[in-house]
Order: sequence, then structure tokens, then C-alpha cells
Amino acid sequence: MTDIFEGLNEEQKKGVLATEGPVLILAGAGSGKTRVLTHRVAYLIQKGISPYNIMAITFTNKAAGEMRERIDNMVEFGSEAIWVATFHSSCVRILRRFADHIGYKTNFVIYDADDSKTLMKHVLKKLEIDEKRYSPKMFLNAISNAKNELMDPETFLQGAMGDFNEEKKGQVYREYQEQLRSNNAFDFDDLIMKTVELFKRDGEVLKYYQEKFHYVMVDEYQDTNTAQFELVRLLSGGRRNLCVVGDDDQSIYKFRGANIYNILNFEMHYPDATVIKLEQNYRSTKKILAAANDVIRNNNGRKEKTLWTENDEGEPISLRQFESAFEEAEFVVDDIERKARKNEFSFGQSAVLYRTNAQSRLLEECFIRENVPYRIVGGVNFYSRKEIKDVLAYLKTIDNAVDDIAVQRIINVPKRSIGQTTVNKAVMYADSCGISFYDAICDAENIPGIGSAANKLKGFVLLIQSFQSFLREGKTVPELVKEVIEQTGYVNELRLEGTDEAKGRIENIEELVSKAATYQNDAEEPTLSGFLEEVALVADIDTLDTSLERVTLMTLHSAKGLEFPNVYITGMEDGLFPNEMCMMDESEMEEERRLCYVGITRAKEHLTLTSSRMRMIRGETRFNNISCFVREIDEKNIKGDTYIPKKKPLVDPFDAPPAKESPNAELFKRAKPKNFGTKIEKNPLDYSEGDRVKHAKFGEGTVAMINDGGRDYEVTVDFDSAGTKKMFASFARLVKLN
DNA sequence: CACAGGTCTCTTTTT
DNA sequence: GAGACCTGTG
Repeated sequence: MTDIFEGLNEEQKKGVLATEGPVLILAGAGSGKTRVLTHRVAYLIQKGISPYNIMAITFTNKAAGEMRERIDNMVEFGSEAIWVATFHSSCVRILRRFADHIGYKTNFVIYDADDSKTLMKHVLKKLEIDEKRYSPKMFLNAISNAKNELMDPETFLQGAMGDFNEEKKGQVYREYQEQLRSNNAFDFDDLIMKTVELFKRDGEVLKYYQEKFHYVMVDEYQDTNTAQFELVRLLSGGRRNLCVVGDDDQSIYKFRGANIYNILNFEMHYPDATVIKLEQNYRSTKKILAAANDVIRNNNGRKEKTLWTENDEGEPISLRQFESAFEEAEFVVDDIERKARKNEFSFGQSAVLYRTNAQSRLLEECFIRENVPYRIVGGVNFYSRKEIKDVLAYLKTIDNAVDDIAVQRIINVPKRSIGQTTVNKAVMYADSCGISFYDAICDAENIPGIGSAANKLKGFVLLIQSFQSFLREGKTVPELVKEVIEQTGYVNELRLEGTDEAKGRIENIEELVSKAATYQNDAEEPTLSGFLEEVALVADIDTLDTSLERVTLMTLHSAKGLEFPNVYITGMEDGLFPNEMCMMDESEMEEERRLCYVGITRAKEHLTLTSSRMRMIRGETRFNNISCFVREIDEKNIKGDTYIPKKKPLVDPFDAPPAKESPNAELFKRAKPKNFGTKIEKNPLDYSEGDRVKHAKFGEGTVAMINDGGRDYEVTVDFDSAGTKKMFASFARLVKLN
């Protein structure tokens, strides 16, 4: 075994040594937190702790895989016995064993966001709720939030206190849960919540795990939600050797229920906690780090810490503003090409980050045109592509026909003349008999008013049964996948289409076959359920292979945890980043700022920030100012390159100063905080307190208060239906009524 | 029942 | 600008 403490700094050593009791490691970006975690595990094993008693939880499979690999390199044997897994896969593993203790079968299926949405639509239909007035998304959000807070439908309903909308949400939640159960399915949030429920309801099971896990470690702790907090608390409740690692400045998943107070208040939950701060950064240059600190310093409510580094001074950050998003994309690709040619940074060393997935399209087109190799992380997840979901729905149906959503998805795909009316009749029959949809169509001839469609349903059932017996003959998962796409004529249909799109779909299906083959080879005991499960829990980032010499394109969110020598953050514009939706709320603004901090700290040697004055967003041309985050960076840490507009400046309807053929000085003048932007220049308001106004998103309301906030007016409005909101006048774009 | 063509909404981020 | 959804026609 290698010397565990070699090359660690004092604080890192402390983190490795503090094995007993609760420990909070506040690890700044690039401070070697994964290193501490892996060395800590190695140290535990060296001390004689059985690997079987160690658990490490991460958020992504990629992080879990990397951790295991690094531990494996350090210890001689036993690393495979350590429980290293994501929150979700850990819960699946537990539920596969004990789900029957809480009224589910252990061969449950896992619903992704898409499946949940489909199910929600069924629920709304059943409860006769008008989708137009109440969007499925709204309910799904409410349910997800409730689950993240461990609130079951009954508690939710009690909390509604007669509020009409809350009651409605509660009823939908209840029905949604009932349908999940009858489909023997868990959605993503259930996996965590139901595991906690299992632990709370069944002391024996909890005790089993508490006695198993003597040492529990959690990575990226700042992203945990309340349910995950509770899960961790319970799991580590035996010996209380809980070590959490995280950085409150990198908490960027509030929208997904992450509770930043889990980390901020760790010492309140565990008063005897040892707290260790890792502040030395090994990743970035001094300039990049200084810029990151310049930005994050503007947040309140954070644990005070300042990252420092012994690395080189480095180049100041580059700032570029362009007339259009097209020019911006062109510049980024050209610059990457140029740097690759000069052997400064290879393609694989460069990454392009953006706030929204939609921004990737323009960039992608440029990469293709310039013939620069690239890869995009995220966007449409491989497993959420239509053709993949279709094939998977077949597999789910073959595996467990209890899942109505899967069966209904493919009953008429490819077309076999089973229309909506027939499906509806079967649904009604299933409901009235209290059986599953699949069981209903197995009994097709008894469905009232079914007529000649019965034969078609029978045909479908026979098809599924033939697959099931195919599997029983001992055929493997990849063989089954091939059989399905052949027998159903799915690929054939695509082949006949002959379009590029269809070809792409066929390629994707072939990719799925090879994924099945890989699974068949790698899994200890390959089963169809096992394959479906693995597939349900992969994130886009998991498949990122950084060894390929390609430029990586991804959102700032996906970039967390990664590092690249040469990084571009594009779309540094007010309204885009920080996003318009977040600019009205201080805490959301802080989250955006943390996201910016995450982005900046991905860069090791060179960082370029770009923005465009004009951009199409949702088919609408927008004129944006340079992001306020850029303005927070001290002038000495950033330099605006000479900017020569390629075209005549376009006329800006908001009367922005035209981009001049002038170097830094002019660019900077516009980027200074003083000039908060042209569109948002402080204009006298045409409404005053007491006036009726209209907001694009919140509807109509009454102005309650107007405060002069310096650069802008802060307006408080009581909206008729959206409640009271405080917002900046320039962004709110309130329109006076009457 | 299938398909074509129109309308509507939306996106900020995702395990 | 794209995808989801609806409607009318064959």
C-alpha cells in the first residue's frame, strides 16, 4: 500500500485522520476533496476496518466510478466490497431487497421524468382536471417538492388547510401515488422518500443497515435535499461516523430541492462535529481564482472562506463581446482551433459552457462547419429519445407488464391499428375490474364494446408472450433487444423512411443493443430487470469520456466537478446568465452567482468569457447587456480583447450605444457597474403606488410600494393570483393598466 | 384509424 | 424555433 499521507497538505491530512464522529469538510473548488475522501477510505482500510462496513455516496455514477477506481489504486484488495454508489442507486439496491416491507413488489420499475409526466396526464384525466388551467408540470413540481421534504399525500392534504389549490394538489398527489403503486413503479423522488419510509417503518431493516455501515461518507453534500439528509442521518445513525464533504458556494441545485441549510447548519444538527476547511486550490491560476473570489464574495449567507493557490499568476481572464450569438460561436470555435494549432491547448483540453441547453445548437453548427471535433453533454438524454424509450417500453412490458405507461406507449407502435378509442375502452374495463391495463387486454373479448379490435389486442398480447418465452429459453438481453426490433418491425419501418433522422434513430437503437451487450458481459447476474434498472439511473455526465480528443460542450450545471485547462463561458449576459427568471429574487440571484463561480473555477489555465449584444431566445430577438457577474470581477483580473465588429452595428431598439471599433476602454466602459445597461436604464416609472399593473408572468396586480434602489427602482406588487412579489422595475417590465 | 397541417406553449438548470 | 397537442379529412 502506498503512503496514504504523501503529498497531502495539513488540512487534507486532518480530513483523512478524522474518522470518528461527525465530520464536515468544507472543500473549496479544486481543493482536492475527492482526494481526501479516497485517502480517507484507504486509511480506514489500512486501520483494519472491513471494506464491507464502509459506504460512500455520490450524486452521479461517474463520481462513484471514479472514486472506486481511485480507491482501488490505493488499496491492495477489498475495494469492491465498499458500497460506493449514488443516492438513487443505493436506494434502488435497498428497495430491491425490502420494497415488499412497504407494500411494493421488489421487481418494481423506475419512472423517469417523461413517464411521470405521462402518468400525471392520466391522473388529471381521471380526476377530470383541465390541463389547460392546471398544467401537469405544476402538479409534478408540487409533488416533487413534497417528496423531497418527505411529505406524503395525507400530510400534504392536512397542510392544505382548506386552501382550494393546495387541496387539489393533494388530491392529485394521492391519486398519482396510488397509480404509481398499482403500476409497481417508483419515480425518482420516491426512491429516496420510500427508502426513508422503509427505514422509519421497519426498525429491523434500519438496524441491519446501521450495523453494516460503520463509516458513511457523502460527497457534494451541499446538493442534498431534506429526504437525502434524513436518509444519511438514518444510515449513519448506528455509529455516527458520518463524514460529509461539500462547498456551500457550489450549491446549484436548489431548483431540484437541494437544501443549502443541510451544509450551512451541519454543526447545528451535529454539535460535536469536527469542521475542516480546505482552502488551498490546486487547480487554477491566481488570476482565475481571484476572479472567482471577486464574484462569489458578493453573496451573503455563506461560510466565510477564501481560496488561495500557489499556482502561477496566469493570464487575466479574456472578455469578448459580439454583435450576435452567431459571431460569438464562430469566435469560440476559431479560438479553440487556433489554440490547438499553436499547441497551446488540444481539443480535449477545451470546454465550452453555457447557461441553457438551447445555446448549444448554434455552437454545434459552428463546430460541424469548422470541422472541429466536439461532444455535447446533456440536452436530450440518450435514454429519453423516442426510439430508445419505445424499445425500453417493450422491454419493460416483457419484464413486468404491470407498468401501464409502458404498455400503452407501445401498444400501437409501430402502427397496428389500435387507436385511442380502443385503448380508452380497455382502460375503463381495467379500472372497473381493478386489474392492470395489460391484464385487461389479455382478456380482450370481455371488454365492452370492443368489437373487432379484440383480435388486434390479442395479436399484441401474443407478440409480448412470444418475447417472454424467447427470454425463458435462456436468451440474453442483447438477443432479446434484437428480437424485439426485428419482430415488431420497428427498425424496418425506420429503414423505409430513409431520412437522415430515421438513420440517426437506427444508430441509436444499435447503440442500445451494444449497451445491452456490455451489460450482459459486465453484470454478475445479468437479467432483463437488472438492465432496465441500470438504464433508468444513468445521467448524461456518466458517459463522458474525457480521454477523447474532443471539445466538450455542456451546461454550467453539468460542468460541476470537472476541470479543463481552457474554458469558455458563453452567453455572459443579463437575462440569460443570470437568467431573467432569477433576477427578481435575491436568493435565486445568489444561486446564479454560485453557478458563475462553479463555471469560473472549472478553468485551470485559461478562461474566456463571451457575450453577445443580440440573441434569439425562443424565437424572439433580445438585446442584452454584459452580465452583472462580469462587472463584479476586478478590472485587474480581466481584460477585454480588442473588439472589431465584423458588420456595421445593428440598430438597437433600446438605443444602446453602438459597438465601436475601439479596444478595451470602450468595452469596459459599458461593462462597468455604473452603466447598469441601456434597456434597464433608470427611467422614471409611469406607474406609482396604488396603480394597477400587469406582469407578463404573474398577471395583474396592484403596486404596493416603490423604493429607489439606486441603480433601479425596487417595486413591490400584490398580484391577484401570484401573491406579493418584489422586483426590479427594469426587469419586471410592468405595464400600467387603464 | 391514420395522417397532415395548424396552433399553442415553452425552457433554466437534472439525479 | 421545436415539440406537443388538436382538428379536420380521407
